Amino acid sequence: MEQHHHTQCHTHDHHKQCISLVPIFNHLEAEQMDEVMYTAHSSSYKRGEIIYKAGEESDSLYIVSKGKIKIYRLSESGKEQLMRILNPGDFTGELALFNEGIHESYAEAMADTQVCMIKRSDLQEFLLKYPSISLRILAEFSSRLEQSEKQTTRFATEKVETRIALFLSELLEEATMEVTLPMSKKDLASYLGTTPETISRKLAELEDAGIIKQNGQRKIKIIDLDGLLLI
Amino acid sequence: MEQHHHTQCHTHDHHKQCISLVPIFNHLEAEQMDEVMYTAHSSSYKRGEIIYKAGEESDSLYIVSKGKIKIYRLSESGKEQLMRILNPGDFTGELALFNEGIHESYAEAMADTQVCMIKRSDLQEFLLKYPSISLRILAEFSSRLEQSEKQTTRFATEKVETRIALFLSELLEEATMEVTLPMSKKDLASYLGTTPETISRKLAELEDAGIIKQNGQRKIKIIDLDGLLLI
DNA sequence: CGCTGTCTTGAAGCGTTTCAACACAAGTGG
DNA sequence: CCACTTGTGTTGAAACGCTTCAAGACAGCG
Repeated sequence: MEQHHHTQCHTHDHHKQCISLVPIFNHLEAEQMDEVMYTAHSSSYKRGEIIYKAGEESDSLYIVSKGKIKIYRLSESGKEQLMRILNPGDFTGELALFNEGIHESYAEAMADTQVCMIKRSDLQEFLLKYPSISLRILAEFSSRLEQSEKQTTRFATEKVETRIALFLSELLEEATMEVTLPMSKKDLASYLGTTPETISRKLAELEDAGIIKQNGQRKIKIIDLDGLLLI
Repeated sequence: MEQHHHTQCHTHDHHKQCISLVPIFNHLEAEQMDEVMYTAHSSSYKRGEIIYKAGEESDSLYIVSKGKIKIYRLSESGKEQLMRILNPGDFTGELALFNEGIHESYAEAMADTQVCMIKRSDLQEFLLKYPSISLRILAEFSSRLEQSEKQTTRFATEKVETRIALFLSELLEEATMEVTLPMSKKDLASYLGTTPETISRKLAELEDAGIIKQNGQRKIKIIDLDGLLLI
């Protein structure tokens, strides 16, 4: 693994961009946003760098302002599962902030990435001072929880083929009837709780059945949406 | 399915008990708790009654003051999965309150049950008035989310035998080295994303291997904890 | 007590993983 | 820019784990 050579920077232009980007802050008055902005720090990570690891002490909320971050977990038996991918405007580190203070997952930069960080104590202060922030975070948590429980139920009750079909249908661009995979098929396998081989095979089967058409490695044309959803 | 014959009641003794029971309110000053209490309503459900269904409009937070409630989901393909069981002091209905307002899960009374309900609009008011309540709910959401993501990862990466072993070890009473199952084996199967047959077989295997000993239908003595965790 | 639902056990079948070998793409350094 | 290296994607064959169906034992409730 690479070493942490991420740069700290304090140009407030970055922070401002960052804070005004996230739904949890962008409803605040300009001067309140400035206040938040001044307490934030920002740092950069290169592709492959680890931002935090499971077991580490957590002390900040991370807001992505540029790049991509993948969040994954290791199960009790050591297998890796991809949980989600963060794009600019998304945030992470929340879980540990309101609980034990220990990260349960890993965060790794998938490309050169810039984040702004807000310290736990600063955040708590803002939450009490501007209760509307809490409501936003509650909304975010609530939809994440809904998403996570839905995913749990899918793993518990659906076979791989169905999980793939549902995944594709949720990413479908209705205009073009195309899906652009947001990750490699290897990562997709990890996300869907299966193996790259199975992903490969199931997509080939769907193609043989005339339901989809694969173009290149990350483009999939949906030919028969109804057929896809019947699986 | 049985009909809704649950009784509404307005004796404030119930509410008080109820409100002071939940971690999200019990840190408030006595008079603030009274305030919450007066806005709460309470109602009762008989064993088997449905409290809410997926797809229904949500308008309240439900706090269990007596009895047991099971929360389950139906997957896209119609299979049922048990998500969790609520005991006195637990609450539900939250998800829909901060989001779409539509329930994604089913809530059913497992025994004669009493809940108090706080209306969405009243709750929002309290959250803005007493920001510390938000912090409690954030902590609760945060640990639920952690729990749910851990569960997702287990389903994605562990085999049934391991999921059972982990489940048992988390319920273990260290004093007696015993586990009392909080539900029927049928429900356990649904919770762990498998079938009653498999649960039955795996427990029998563990018993044959001298790792556990089953006493009656819901008591399991752990004989070799290390062996259990090695699975 | 009898009925209903839960639990157990066996045998067959299916879906997915695993291992191995190869094709292909991307990234690196000469 | 090409050759090299590394990682990702594909395909086949065998093995494994779990589900399904069926039938019988058992427990709990009215």
